[in-house]
Amino acid sequence: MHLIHSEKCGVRRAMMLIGSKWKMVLIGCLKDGMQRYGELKRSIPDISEKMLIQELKDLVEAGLVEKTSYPEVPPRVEYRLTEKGQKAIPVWEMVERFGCDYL
Amino acid sequence: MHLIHSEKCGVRRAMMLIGSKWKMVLIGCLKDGMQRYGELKRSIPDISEKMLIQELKDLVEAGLVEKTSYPEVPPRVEYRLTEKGQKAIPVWEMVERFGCDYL
DNA sequence: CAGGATCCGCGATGATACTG
DNA sequence: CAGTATCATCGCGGATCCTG
Repeated sequence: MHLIHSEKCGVRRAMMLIGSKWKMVLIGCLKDGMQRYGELKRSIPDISEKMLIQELKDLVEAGLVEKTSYPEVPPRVEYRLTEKGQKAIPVWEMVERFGCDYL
Repeated sequence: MHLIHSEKCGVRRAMMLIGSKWKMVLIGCLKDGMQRYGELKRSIPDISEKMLIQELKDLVEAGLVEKTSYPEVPPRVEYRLTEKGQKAIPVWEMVERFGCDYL
């Protein structure tokens, strides 16, 4: 029996982390390695800058993504999955497969 | 290269189907077989009736869940995963595992 | 028992302009 | 280049009451 009703339910905790509109998309962007902010923005043309920043910040705060800023001009900021974040890649693959199968 | 920007992106289509707050929870409830409306409600004490009905309807319209009403008094309604819906079970398992790993 | 209907707040999402 | 700030919107999710 799964503890659907409790905080111990993995599904519910997971959905709080990766259930929003863009998080899985971002994880897909980062699954093969580091990406700069501008690359992410170009990869996802229909995300607003606000949401891109916000979702990245959420992922950083959740410990799934690591952000590195270089004090240069022009600025350079890199995002990459942490070890924890890489554990989400199998989820991404399953979600992707499901979405394709569904057609 | 994945087509993040297009409608062909599996992840984005998948998130439209299973990305809302309760859909994965419901798929988890139904993954082992049929459940009656009341059983679902008791399994998820903190979902409102409105959301339960609405999310079930979404899943039925998406073809992931099948609903069977028996014209009895009192009414009996059964929900079960369709073949398409069962394809979401591996997704559920990955999400569950990720949520537990994350602790 | 299994819902439908209605009203509503708030958070999620977005558009636009501006900045170090 | 990589953000911030501000303002606006939209629908998710919930509370409550009603029905076959």
